[in-house]
Amino acid sequence: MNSISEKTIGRLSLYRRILGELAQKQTQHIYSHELAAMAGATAAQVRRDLMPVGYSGSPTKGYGVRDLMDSISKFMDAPCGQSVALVGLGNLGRAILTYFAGRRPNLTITVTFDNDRSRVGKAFHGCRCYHTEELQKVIAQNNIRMAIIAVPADHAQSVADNLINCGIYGLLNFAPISLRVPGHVYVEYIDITTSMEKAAYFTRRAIERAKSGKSA
Amino acid sequence: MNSISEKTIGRLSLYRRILGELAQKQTQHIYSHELAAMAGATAAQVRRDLMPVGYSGSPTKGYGVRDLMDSISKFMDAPCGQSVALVGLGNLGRAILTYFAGRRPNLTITVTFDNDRSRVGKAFHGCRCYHTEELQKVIAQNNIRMAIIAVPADHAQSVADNLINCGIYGLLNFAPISLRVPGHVYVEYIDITTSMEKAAYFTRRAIERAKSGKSA
DNA sequence: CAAGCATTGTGAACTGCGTAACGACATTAA
DNA sequence: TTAATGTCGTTACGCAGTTCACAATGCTTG
Ligand SMILES: NC(=O)c1ccc[n+]([C@@H]2O[C@H](COP(=O)([O-])OP(=O)(O)OC[C@H]3O[C@@H](n4cnc5c(N)ncnc54)[C@H](O)[C@@H]3O)[C@@H](O)[C@H]2O)c1
Ligand SMILES: NC(=O)c1ccc[n+]([C@@H]2O[C@H](COP(=O)([O-])OP(=O)(O)OC[C@H]3O[C@@H](n4cnc5c(N)ncnc54)[C@H](O)[C@@H]3O)[C@@H](O)[C@H]2O)c1
Repeated sequence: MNSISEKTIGRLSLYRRILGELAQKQTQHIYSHELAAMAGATAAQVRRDLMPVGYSGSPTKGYGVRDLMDSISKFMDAPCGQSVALVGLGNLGRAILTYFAGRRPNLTITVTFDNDRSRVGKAFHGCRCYHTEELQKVIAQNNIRMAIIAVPADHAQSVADNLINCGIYGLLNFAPISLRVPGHVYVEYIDITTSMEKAAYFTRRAIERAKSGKSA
Repeated sequence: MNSISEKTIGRLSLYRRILGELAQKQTQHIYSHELAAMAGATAAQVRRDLMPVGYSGSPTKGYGVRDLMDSISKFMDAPCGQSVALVGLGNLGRAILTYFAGRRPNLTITVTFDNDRSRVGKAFHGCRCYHTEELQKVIAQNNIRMAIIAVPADHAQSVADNLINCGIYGLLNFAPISLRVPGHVYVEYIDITTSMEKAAYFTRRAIERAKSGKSA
Protein backbone atom coordinates (compact mmCIF):
# COMPACT_ATOMS: atom_id res chain seq x y z
CA MET A 1 0.00 0.00 0.00
CA ASN A 2 1.46 3.38 -0.99
CA SER A 3 -0.44 5.17 1.71
CA ILE A 4 0.64 8.63 2.87
CA SER A 5 0.90 9.29 6.57
CA GLU A 6 -1.36 11.81 8.24
CA LYS A 7 1.60 13.73 9.52
CA THR A 8 2.95 14.20 6.03
CA ILE A 9 -0.38 15.47 4.71
CA GLY A 10 -0.56 17.95 7.57
CA ARG A 11 2.89 19.29 6.78
CA LEU A 12 2.19 19.47 3.06
CA SER A 13 -0.75 21.69 3.87
CA LEU A 14 1.58 23.94 5.83
CA TYR A 15 4.25 23.98 3.11
CA ARG A 16 1.69 24.99 0.55
CA ARG A 17 0.50 27.87 2.66
CA ILE A 18 4.05 29.10 3.12
CA LEU A 19 4.70 28.78 -0.61
CA GLY A 20 1.58 30.84 -1.25
CA GLU A 21 2.95 33.67 0.83
CA LEU A 22 6.33 33.41 -0.87
CA ALA A 23 4.65 33.56 -4.26
CA GLN A 24 2.92 36.78 -3.25
CA LYS A 25 6.32 38.22 -2.42
CA GLN A 26 7.53 37.23 -5.88
CA THR A 27 10.03 34.73 -4.53
CA GLN A 28 10.97 32.43 -7.39
CA HIS A 29 12.93 29.58 -5.83
CA ILE A 30 13.48 28.08 -2.41
CA TYR A 31 15.73 25.41 -0.89
CA SER A 32 14.54 22.63 1.33
CA HIS A 33 16.34 24.04 4.35
CA GLU A 34 14.72 27.45 3.88
CA LEU A 35 11.26 25.98 3.62
CA ALA A 36 12.05 23.80 6.62
CA ALA A 37 13.02 26.80 8.73
CA MET A 38 9.75 28.54 7.90
CA ALA A 39 7.71 25.43 8.63
CA GLY A 40 9.51 24.51 11.82
CA ALA A 41 10.87 21.29 10.34
CA THR A 42 14.18 19.95 9.07
CA ALA A 43 15.47 19.95 5.49
CA ALA A 44 15.47 16.15 5.38
CA GLN A 45 11.86 16.03 6.45
CA VAL A 46 10.78 18.51 3.80
CA ARG A 47 12.46 16.47 1.07
CA ARG A 48 10.96 13.31 2.43
CA ASP A 49 7.46 14.80 2.57
CA LEU A 50 7.76 16.00 -1.01
CA MET A 51 8.61 12.56 -2.35
CA PRO A 52 5.03 11.38 -2.85
CA VAL A 53 4.12 14.69 -4.49
CA GLY A 54 6.31 13.80 -7.43
CA TYR A 55 7.80 17.23 -8.02
CA SER A 56 11.57 17.43 -8.37
CA GLY A 57 13.64 20.46 -7.57
CA SER A 58 16.95 21.40 -9.07
CA PRO A 59 20.13 20.88 -7.07
CA THR A 60 21.20 24.41 -7.84
CA LYS A 61 18.01 26.48 -7.85
CA GLY A 62 16.06 24.49 -5.29
CA TYR A 63 12.31 24.22 -5.79
CA GLY A 64 10.29 26.54 -7.99
CA VAL A 65 7.86 28.21 -5.59
CA ARG A 66 4.94 28.40 -7.97
CA ASP A 67 5.47 24.95 -9.47
CA LEU A 68 5.86 23.23 -6.13
CA MET A 69 2.75 24.91 -4.82
CA ASP A 70 0.79 23.76 -7.83
CA SER A 71 2.15 20.23 -7.52
CA ILE A 72 1.13 20.01 -3.88
CA SER A 73 -2.31 21.31 -4.78
CA LYS A 74 -2.66 18.80 -7.56
CA PHE A 75 -1.63 16.09 -5.15
CA MET A 76 -3.82 17.11 -2.21
CA ASP A 77 -6.90 18.84 -3.54
CA ALA A 78 -9.98 17.40 -5.12
CA PRO A 79 -9.84 17.94 -8.89
CA CYS A 80 -13.14 19.77 -8.95
CA GLY A 81 -13.59 21.40 -5.56
CA GLN A 82 -15.10 20.04 -2.40
CA SER A 83 -18.18 21.14 -0.49
CA VAL A 84 -18.37 20.95 3.28
CA ALA A 85 -21.30 21.13 5.67
CA LEU A 86 -21.03 22.83 9.05
CA VAL A 87 -23.29 21.61 11.85
CA GLY A 88 -23.69 23.92 14.85
CA LEU A 89 -23.71 27.67 14.33
CA GLY A 90 -22.70 28.62 17.85
CA ASN A 91 -19.76 30.83 18.74
CA LEU A 92 -17.18 28.48 17.32
CA GLY A 93 -19.20 27.53 14.26
CA ARG A 94 -19.73 31.17 13.31
CA ALA A 95 -16.03 31.92 13.77
CA ILE A 96 -15.12 29.07 11.47
CA LEU A 97 -17.68 30.05 8.88
CA THR A 98 -16.52 33.66 8.91
CA TYR A 99 -12.91 32.62 8.58
CA PHE A 100 -13.34 30.24 5.65
CA ALA A 101 -15.89 32.33 3.78
CA GLY A 102 -14.42 33.14 0.39
CA ARG A 103 -10.93 32.07 1.38
CA ARG A 104 -10.40 28.72 -0.36
CA PRO A 105 -12.14 28.25 -3.66
CA ASN A 106 -11.46 24.50 -3.66
CA LEU A 107 -12.72 23.75 -0.19
CA THR A 108 -15.86 25.64 0.74
CA ILE A 109 -18.43 25.53 3.47
CA THR A 110 -21.58 25.60 1.39
CA VAL A 111 -24.33 24.83 3.88
CA THR A 112 -24.81 25.04 7.64
CA PHE A 113 -27.23 23.40 10.06
CA ASP A 114 -28.51 24.18 13.51
CA ASN A 115 -31.43 23.00 15.59
CA ASP A 116 -32.09 26.46 17.00
CA ARG A 117 -34.98 27.79 14.92
CA SER A 118 -33.91 31.36 15.53
CA ARG A 119 -30.84 30.71 13.40
CA VAL A 120 -32.52 28.67 10.69
CA GLY A 121 -33.33 30.44 7.44
CA LYS A 122 -30.84 33.22 7.92
CA ALA A 123 -27.76 33.34 5.78
CA PHE A 124 -24.32 33.96 7.25
CA HIS A 125 -21.70 34.93 4.70
CA GLY A 126 -23.89 33.88 1.82
CA CYS A 127 -24.35 30.45 3.29
CA ARG A 128 -27.84 29.40 4.25
CA CYS A 129 -28.59 27.80 7.59
CA TYR A 130 -30.98 24.85 7.52
CA HIS A 131 -32.70 23.04 10.33
CA THR A 132 -31.13 19.72 11.25
CA GLU A 133 -34.31 17.98 10.16
CA GLU A 134 -33.39 18.79 6.57
CA LEU A 135 -29.94 17.21 6.85
CA GLN A 136 -30.67 14.25 4.60
CA LYS A 137 -32.30 16.28 1.85
CA VAL A 138 -29.80 19.15 1.72
CA ILE A 139 -26.71 16.96 1.86
CA ALA A 140 -27.98 14.76 -0.94
CA GLN A 141 -28.92 17.75 -3.08
CA ASN A 142 -25.50 19.38 -2.70
CA ASN A 143 -23.52 16.18 -2.99
CA ILE A 144 -21.64 16.82 0.25
CA ARG A 145 -19.24 14.22 1.61
CA MET A 146 -17.54 16.01 4.50
CA ALA A 147 -18.86 17.83 7.55
CA ILE A 148 -17.67 19.89 10.50
CA ILE A 149 -19.21 19.15 13.89
CA ALA A 150 -19.41 22.17 16.20
CA VAL A 151 -22.31 21.24 18.44
CA PRO A 152 -22.18 20.62 22.21
CA ALA A 153 -20.52 17.37 23.26
CA ASP A 154 -23.73 15.63 24.28
CA HIS A 155 -25.20 16.04 20.81
CA ALA A 156 -22.07 15.29 18.81
CA GLN A 157 -22.50 11.52 18.56
CA SER A 158 -26.08 11.67 17.34
CA VAL A 159 -25.19 14.39 14.84
CA ALA A 160 -22.33 12.22 13.59
CA ASP A 161 -24.64 9.24 13.27
CA ASN A 162 -27.09 11.28 11.22
CA LEU A 163 -24.37 12.65 8.99
CA ILE A 164 -22.91 9.24 8.30
CA ASN A 165 -26.36 7.97 7.60
CA CYS A 166 -26.64 10.69 4.96
CA GLY A 167 -23.51 9.47 3.18
CA ILE A 168 -20.81 11.55 4.84
CA TYR A 169 -17.34 9.98 4.66
CA GLY A 170 -15.24 12.46 6.63
CA LEU A 171 -15.67 14.57 9.76
CA LEU A 172 -13.84 17.40 11.44
CA ASN A 173 -14.97 17.19 15.04
CA PHE A 174 -14.59 20.03 17.55
CA ALA A 175 -16.66 18.41 20.27
CA PRO A 176 -14.45 17.08 23.06
CA ILE A 177 -15.43 13.44 22.74
CA SER A 178 -14.31 10.41 20.78
CA LEU A 179 -16.85 9.55 18.10
CA ARG A 180 -17.89 5.98 17.39
CA VAL A 181 -17.99 5.67 13.64
CA PRO A 182 -17.94 2.79 11.14
CA GLY A 183 -14.56 1.86 9.68
CA HIS A 184 -15.07 3.58 6.35
CA VAL A 185 -15.45 7.03 7.91
CA TYR A 186 -12.47 9.28 8.62
CA VAL A 187 -12.53 11.56 11.67
CA GLU A 188 -10.15 14.42 12.37
CA TYR A 189 -10.28 15.76 15.91
CA ILE A 190 -9.61 19.25 17.20
CA ASP A 191 -9.93 19.20 20.96
CA ILE A 192 -9.33 22.71 22.20
CA THR A 193 -9.79 21.78 25.84
CA THR A 194 -7.17 19.06 25.69
CA SER A 195 -4.75 21.35 23.87
CA MET A 196 -5.33 23.96 26.53
CA GLU A 197 -4.59 21.51 29.34
CA LYS A 198 -1.57 20.14 27.51
CA ALA A 199 -0.20 23.63 27.08
CA ALA A 200 -0.84 24.39 30.73
CA TYR A 201 0.98 21.26 31.85
CA PHE A 202 4.03 21.81 29.66
CA THR A 203 4.11 25.46 30.55
CA ARG A 204 4.59 24.44 34.16
CA ARG A 205 7.26 21.97 33.12
CA ALA A 206 9.03 24.69 31.16
CA ILE A 207 9.02 26.93 34.23
CA GLU A 208 10.42 24.15 36.41
CA ARG A 209 13.16 23.45 33.91
CA ALA A 210 14.05 27.13 33.71
CA LYS A 211 14.22 27.42 37.48
CA SER A 212 16.34 24.33 38.01
CA GLY A 213 18.53 25.33 35.08
CA LYS A 214 19.06 28.75 36.64
CA SER A 215 20.06 27.30 39.99
CA ALA A 216 22.31 24.65 38.43
CA MET B 1 14.83 12.05 32.74
CA ASN B 2 11.43 10.51 33.54
CA SER B 3 9.68 12.80 31.12
CA ILE B 4 6.06 12.17 30.09
CA SER B 5 5.18 12.18 26.43
CA GLU B 6 2.88 14.80 24.97
CA LYS B 7 0.58 12.13 23.64
CA THR B 8 0.11 10.69 27.10
CA ILE B 9 -0.71 14.06 28.62
CA GLY B 10 -3.27 14.67 25.91
CA ARG B 11 -4.98 11.38 26.58
CA LEU B 12 -4.92 11.87 30.34
CA SER B 13 -6.82 15.09 29.79
CA LEU B 14 -9.41 13.14 27.84
CA TYR B 15 -9.63 10.34 30.41
CA ARG B 16 -10.22 12.84 33.16
CA ARG B 17 -13.05 14.47 31.26
CA ILE B 18 -14.69 11.10 30.68
CA LEU B 19 -14.28 10.22 34.33
CA GLY B 20 -15.94 13.49 35.25
CA GLU B 21 -19.01 12.57 33.24
CA LEU B 22 -19.05 9.09 34.75
CA ALA B 23 -18.85 10.58 38.22
CA GLN B 24 -21.89 12.70 37.47
CA LYS B 25 -23.74 9.55 36.54
CA GLN B 26 -22.76 8.03 39.88
CA THR B 27 -20.61 5.36 38.27
CA GLN B 28 -18.31 4.01 40.96
CA HIS B 29 -15.78 1.83 39.13
CA ILE B 30 -14.49 1.33 35.61
CA TYR B 31 -12.16 -1.10 33.83
CA SER B 32 -9.35 -0.10 31.53
CA HIS B 33 -11.11 -1.57 28.51
CA GLU B 34 -14.28 0.36 29.26
CA LEU B 35 -12.43 3.63 29.61
CA ALA B 36 -10.49 2.78 26.46
CA ALA B 37 -13.69 2.27 24.47
CA MET B 38 -14.99 5.65 25.58
CA ALA B 39 -11.70 7.38 24.78
CA GLY B 40 -11.14 5.66 21.46
CA ALA B 41 -8.01 3.89 22.68
CA THR B 42 -6.95 0.39 23.70
CA ALA B 43 -6.98 -1.09 27.19
CA ALA B 44 -3.21 -1.54 27.18
CA GLN B 45 -2.72 2.09 26.27
CA VAL B 46 -4.96 3.30 29.06
CA ARG B 47 -3.03 1.26 31.62
CA ARG B 48 0.27 2.46 30.22
CA ASP B 49 -0.85 6.09 30.30
CA LEU B 50 -1.93 5.72 33.92
CA MET B 51 1.45 4.42 35.06
CA PRO B 52 3.06 7.82 35.68
CA VAL B 53 -0.05 9.00 37.51
CA GLY B 54 0.73 6.54 40.27
CA TYR B 55 -2.82 5.42 40.97
CA SER B 56 -3.40 1.68 41.12
CA GLY B 57 -6.69 0.01 40.33
CA SER B 58 -7.93 -3.24 41.72
CA PRO B 59 -7.87 -6.33 39.50
CA THR B 60 -11.45 -7.05 40.41
CA LYS B 61 -13.16 -3.65 40.70
CA GLY B 62 -11.09 -1.81 38.15
CA TYR B 63 -10.38 1.86 38.85
CA GLY B 64 -12.37 3.99 41.27
CA VAL B 65 -13.83 6.72 39.10
CA ARG B 66 -13.59 9.50 41.65
CA ASP B 67 -10.16 8.52 42.93
CA LEU B 68 -8.66 8.12 39.49
CA MET B 69 -10.02 11.47 38.43
CA ASP B 70 -8.52 13.12 41.49
CA SER B 71 -5.19 11.40 40.92
CA ILE B 72 -5.01 12.60 37.34
CA SER B 73 -5.88 16.10 38.48
CA LYS B 74 -3.21 16.01 41.14
CA PHE B 75 -0.75 14.82 38.54
CA MET B 76 -1.64 17.28 35.78
CA ASP B 77 -2.94 20.45 37.34
CA ALA B 78 -1.09 23.26 38.99
CA PRO B 79 -1.47 22.98 42.78
CA CYS B 80 -2.90 26.47 43.08
CA GLY B 81 -4.60 27.30 39.80
CA GLN B 82 -3.22 28.80 36.65
CA SER B 83 -4.02 32.08 34.95
CA VAL B 84 -3.97 32.44 31.18
CA ALA B 85 -3.92 35.51 28.95
CA LEU B 86 -5.79 35.62 25.66
CA VAL B 87 -4.44 37.86 22.91
CA GLY B 88 -6.81 38.69 20.06
CA LEU B 89 -10.50 39.11 20.77
CA GLY B 90 -11.73 38.41 17.26
CA ASN B 91 -14.29 35.80 16.36
CA LEU B 92 -12.20 32.88 17.51
CA GLY B 93 -10.90 34.62 20.63
CA ARG B 94 -14.39 35.51 21.79
CA ALA B 95 -15.61 31.95 21.18
CA ILE B 96 -12.77 30.60 23.29
CA LEU B 97 -13.32 33.11 26.04
CA THR B 98 -17.04 32.38 26.15
CA TYR B 99 -16.43 28.67 26.26
CA PHE B 100 -13.89 28.67 29.06
CA ALA B 101 -15.58 31.33 31.17
CA GLY B 102 -16.42 29.79 34.51
CA ARG B 103 -15.81 26.27 33.29
CA ARG B 104 -12.48 25.24 34.82
CA PRO B 105 -11.65 26.72 38.18
CA ASN B 106 -8.01 25.63 37.96
CA LEU B 107 -7.27 26.98 34.52
CA THR B 108 -8.80 30.36 33.85
CA ILE B 109 -8.51 33.04 31.22
CA THR B 110 -8.11 36.06 33.47
CA VAL B 111 -7.15 38.85 31.07
CA THR B 112 -7.46 39.54 27.36
CA PHE B 113 -5.66 41.87 24.97
CA ASP B 114 -6.44 43.41 21.62
CA ASN B 115 -5.04 46.29 19.63
CA ASP B 116 -8.44 47.41 18.42
CA ARG B 117 -9.33 50.33 20.69
CA SER B 118 -13.03 49.70 20.24
CA ARG B 119 -12.65 46.47 22.18
CA VAL B 120 -10.30 47.75 24.85
CA GLY B 121 -11.79 48.58 28.23
CA LYS B 122 -14.89 46.49 27.78
CA ALA B 123 -15.27 43.32 29.79
CA PHE B 124 -16.35 40.06 28.17
CA HIS B 125 -17.51 37.46 30.65
CA GLY B 126 -16.07 39.35 33.58
CA CYS B 127 -12.69 39.48 31.95
CA ARG B 128 -11.27 42.87 31.10
CA CYS B 129 -9.75 43.61 27.72
CA TYR B 130 -6.54 45.63 27.75
CA HIS B 131 -4.68 47.27 24.94
CA THR B 132 -1.60 45.39 23.78
CA GLU B 133 0.55 48.29 24.94
CA GLU B 134 -0.21 47.28 28.52
CA LEU B 135 0.94 43.69 27.99
CA GLN B 136 4.06 43.94 30.12
CA LYS B 137 2.38 45.64 33.04
CA VAL B 138 -0.76 43.50 33.19
CA ILE B 139 1.03 40.20 32.79
CA ALA B 140 3.50 41.04 35.52
CA GLN B 141 0.73 42.20 37.87
CA ASN B 142 -1.30 39.02 37.42
CA ASN B 143 1.66 36.66 37.45
CA ILE B 144 0.65 35.07 34.15
CA ARG B 145 2.89 32.46 32.53
CA MET B 146 0.79 31.13 29.67
CA ALA B 147 -1.01 32.80 26.79
CA ILE B 148 -3.32 32.02 23.90
CA ILE B 149 -2.57 33.64 20.55
CA ALA B 150 -5.65 34.32 18.42
CA VAL B 151 -4.48 37.21 16.26
CA PRO B 152 -4.05 37.19 12.47
CA ALA B 153 -1.08 35.23 11.16
CA ASP B 154 1.00 38.25 10.21
CA HIS B 155 0.91 39.58 13.77
CA ALA B 156 1.39 36.29 15.57
CA GLN B 157 5.19 36.26 15.65
CA SER B 158 5.52 39.77 17.05
CA VAL B 159 2.83 39.07 19.64
CA ALA B 160 4.68 35.92 20.64
CA ASP B 161 7.93 37.85 20.92
CA ASN B 162 6.30 40.41 23.18
CA LEU B 163 4.71 37.76 25.35
CA ILE B 164 7.96 35.87 25.79
CA ASN B 165 9.66 39.12 26.59
CA CYS B 166 7.10 39.56 29.38
CA GLY B 167 8.03 36.24 30.95
CA ILE B 168 5.57 33.88 29.26
CA TYR B 169 6.73 30.24 29.20
CA GLY B 170 3.92 28.55 27.27
CA LEU B 171 1.75 29.38 24.28
CA LEU B 172 -1.35 27.98 22.66
CA ASN B 173 -1.19 29.26 19.10
CA PHE B 174 -4.15 29.35 16.72
CA ALA B 175 -2.41 31.35 14.03
CA PRO B 176 -1.49 29.14 11.06
CA ILE B 177 2.25 29.68 11.24
CA SER B 178 5.21 28.13 12.98
CA LEU B 179 6.49 30.41 15.74
CA ARG B 180 10.18 30.98 16.33
CA VAL B 181 10.67 30.86 20.06
CA PRO B 182 13.63 30.34 22.41
CA GLY B 183 14.22 26.81 23.63
CA HIS B 184 12.74 27.34 27.07
CA VAL B 185 9.27 28.20 25.71
CA TYR B 186 6.66 25.54 24.99
CA VAL B 187 4.28 26.02 22.07
CA GLU B 188 1.13 24.03 21.41
CA TYR B 189 -0.34 24.48 17.94
CA ILE B 190 -3.94 24.31 16.80
CA ASP B 191 -4.04 24.81 13.06
CA ILE B 192 -7.65 24.68 11.98
CA THR B 193 -6.85 25.22 8.33
CA THR B 194 -4.45 22.28 8.22
CA SER B 195 -6.92 20.07 10.04
CA MET B 196 -9.56 21.08 7.55
CA GLU B 197 -7.35 20.19 4.59
CA LYS B 198 -6.26 16.95 6.20
CA ALA B 199 -9.87 15.98 6.76
CA ALA B 200 -10.72 16.89 3.17
CA TYR B 201 -7.88 14.77 1.82
CA PHE B 202 -8.67 11.71 3.89
CA THR B 203 -12.36 12.09 3.18
CA ARG B 204 -11.56 11.67 -0.49
CA ARG B 205 -9.37 8.70 0.31
CA ALA B 206 -12.21 7.16 2.33
CA ILE B 207 -14.56 7.58 -0.61
CA GLU B 208 -12.07 5.98 -2.99
CA ARG B 209 -11.57 3.05 -0.65
CA ALA B 210 -15.32 2.58 -0.30
CA LYS B 211 -15.79 2.62 -4.07
CA SER B 212 -12.98 0.19 -4.85
CA GLY B 213 -14.08 -2.01 -1.97
CA LYS B 214 -17.58 -2.07 -3.36
CA SER B 215 -16.43 -3.08 -6.82
CA ALA B 216 -13.99 -5.68 -5.49
C1' DC C 1 -10.84 -23.09 51.79
C1' DA C 2 -9.01 -23.81 47.28
C1' DA C 3 -9.77 -23.38 42.43
C1' DG C 4 -11.21 -20.34 38.89
C1' DC C 5 -11.46 -16.04 36.73
C1' DA C 6 -11.05 -11.40 34.97
C1' DT C 7 -8.14 -7.59 35.41
C1' DT C 8 -3.97 -5.03 36.63
C1' DG C 9 0.97 -3.52 35.98
C1' DT C 10 4.94 -3.95 33.30
C1' DG C 11 8.90 -6.08 30.63
C1' DA C 12 9.46 -7.35 25.76
C1' DA C 13 8.54 -7.17 20.87
C1' DC C 14 6.93 -4.51 17.21
C1' DT C 15 5.68 -0.51 14.24
C1' DG C 16 6.18 3.75 12.18
C1' DC C 17 8.28 8.21 11.99
C1' DG C 18 12.08 11.40 11.86
C1' DT C 19 16.96 11.90 11.19
C1' DA C 20 21.25 10.90 9.26
C1' DA C 21 23.94 9.55 5.53
C1' DC C 22 25.23 8.99 0.83
C1' DG C 23 25.38 8.73 -4.28
C1' DA C 24 23.87 11.64 -8.22
C1' DC C 25 23.79 15.79 -10.50
C1' DA C 26 24.07 20.69 -12.13
C1' DT C 27 26.59 24.77 -11.91
C1' DT C 28 30.79 27.58 -11.16
C1' DA C 29 35.60 28.61 -11.25
C1' DA C 30 40.10 27.69 -12.47
C1' DT D 1 38.23 20.18 -19.32
C1' DT D 2 38.26 19.18 -14.59
C1' DA D 3 37.82 19.86 -9.75
C1' DA D 4 35.01 21.82 -6.15
C1' DT D 5 30.67 23.01 -4.20
C1' DG D 6 26.09 22.59 -2.56
C1' DT D 7 21.54 20.55 -2.91
C1' DC D 8 18.39 16.81 -4.32
C1' DG D 9 16.25 12.06 -3.95
C1' DT D 10 16.45 7.94 -1.53
C1' DT D 11 17.98 4.22 1.37
C1' DA D 12 19.24 2.86 6.00
C1' DC D 13 19.15 3.45 10.91
C1' DG D 14 17.52 4.58 15.60
C1' DC D 15 14.15 5.93 18.76
C1' DA D 16 9.64 6.91 20.65
C1' DG D 17 5.28 5.15 21.17
C1' DT D 18 2.07 1.32 20.82
C1' DT D 19 0.75 -3.31 21.31
C1' DC D 20 1.55 -7.92 23.08
C1' DA D 21 1.97 -11.16 26.59
C1' DC D 22 2.19 -12.86 31.10
C1' DA D 23 3.09 -13.07 36.18
C1' DA D 24 0.81 -11.12 40.13
C1' DT D 25 -3.42 -9.97 42.51
C1' DG D 26 -7.51 -10.36 44.95
C1' DC D 27 -12.58 -11.23 44.45
C1' DT D 28 -16.14 -15.08 43.60
C1' DT D 29 -17.95 -19.54 43.96
C1' DG D 30 -18.57 -24.25 44.74
N1 LIG E 1 -15.70 27.61 21.70
C1 LIG E 1 -14.60 27.04 22.18
O1 LIG E 1 -13.60 27.67 22.41
C2 LIG E 1 -14.58 25.58 22.44
C3 LIG E 1 -13.56 25.05 23.24
C4 LIG E 1 -13.53 23.67 23.48
C5 LIG E 1 -14.50 22.87 22.92
N2 LIG E 1 -15.46 23.41 22.16
C6 LIG E 1 -16.49 22.54 21.58
O2 LIG E 1 -16.95 22.99 20.33
C7 LIG E 1 -18.34 22.76 20.22
C8 LIG E 1 -19.04 24.06 19.90
O3 LIG E 1 -18.70 25.02 20.84
P1 LIG E 1 -19.41 26.44 20.87
O4 LIG E 1 -18.63 27.29 21.79
O5 LIG E 1 -19.64 26.94 19.49
O6 LIG E 1 -20.83 26.09 21.54
P2 LIG E 1 -22.18 26.92 21.41
O7 LIG E 1 -23.06 26.49 22.53
O8 LIG E 1 -21.89 28.36 21.25
O9 LIG E 1 -22.82 26.44 20.03
C9 LIG E 1 -23.45 25.23 19.87
C10 LIG E 1 -24.41 25.37 18.69
O10 LIG E 1 -24.88 24.08 18.32
C11 LIG E 1 -26.29 24.14 18.14
N3 LIG E 1 -26.82 22.80 18.39
C12 LIG E 1 -27.03 22.19 19.58
N4 LIG E 1 -27.49 20.94 19.39
C13 LIG E 1 -27.58 20.76 18.07
C14 LIG E 1 -28.01 19.69 17.26
N5 LIG E 1 -28.39 18.54 17.79
N6 LIG E 1 -27.99 19.84 15.92
C15 LIG E 1 -27.57 21.00 15.37
N7 LIG E 1 -27.14 22.06 16.09
C16 LIG E 1 -27.17 21.94 17.43
C17 LIG E 1 -26.78 25.18 19.12
O11 LIG E 1 -28.01 25.70 18.71
C18 LIG E 1 -25.64 26.19 19.04
O12 LIG E 1 -25.88 27.11 18.01
C19 LIG E 1 -18.77 22.15 21.55
O13 LIG E 1 -18.79 20.74 21.43
C20 LIG E 1 -17.68 22.55 22.48
O14 LIG E 1 -17.50 21.59 23.52
C21 LIG E 1 -15.53 24.75 21.91
N1 LIG F 1 -11.73 31.54 13.05
C1 LIG F 1 -11.31 30.39 12.50
O1 LIG F 1 -12.07 29.49 12.26
C2 LIG F 1 -9.88 30.22 12.15
C3 LIG F 1 -9.51 29.19 11.29
C4 LIG F 1 -8.17 29.02 10.98
C5 LIG F 1 -7.23 29.86 11.54
N2 LIG F 1 -7.62 30.84 12.37
C6 LIG F 1 -6.60 31.73 12.93
O2 LIG F 1 -6.94 32.16 14.22
C7 LIG F 1 -6.54 33.50 14.38
C8 LIG F 1 -7.73 34.33 14.82
O3 LIG F 1 -8.77 34.16 13.91
P1 LIG F 1 -10.10 35.04 13.98
O4 LIG F 1 -11.08 34.42 13.07
O5 LIG F 1 -10.51 35.24 15.39
O6 LIG F 1 -9.61 36.43 13.37
P2 LIG F 1 -10.26 37.88 13.60
O7 LIG F 1 -9.79 38.75 12.51
O8 LIG F 1 -11.72 37.74 13.82
O9 LIG F 1 -9.65 38.38 14.99
C9 LIG F 1 -8.36 38.85 15.12
C10 LIG F 1 -8.34 39.77 16.33
O10 LIG F 1 -6.97 40.06 16.67
C11 LIG F 1 -6.87 41.46 16.91
N3 LIG F 1 -5.49 41.84 16.61
C12 LIG F 1 -4.91 42.03 15.42
N4 LIG F 1 -3.61 42.33 15.55
C13 LIG F 1 -3.36 42.34 16.87
C14 LIG F 1 -2.20 42.59 17.65
N5 LIG F 1 -1.04 42.88 17.06
N6 LIG F 1 -2.29 42.52 18.99
C15 LIG F 1 -3.47 42.20 19.57
N7 LIG F 1 -4.61 41.96 18.89
C16 LIG F 1 -4.55 42.03 17.55
C17 LIG F 1 -7.88 42.11 15.99
O11 LIG F 1 -8.24 43.38 16.50
C18 LIG F 1 -9.03 41.09 16.08
O12 LIG F 1 -9.87 41.38 17.17
C19 LIG F 1 -5.94 33.93 13.06
O13 LIG F 1 -4.54 33.77 13.10
C20 LIG F 1 -6.51 32.95 12.09
O14 LIG F 1 -5.63 32.72 11.01
C21 LIG F 1 -8.92 31.05 12.68
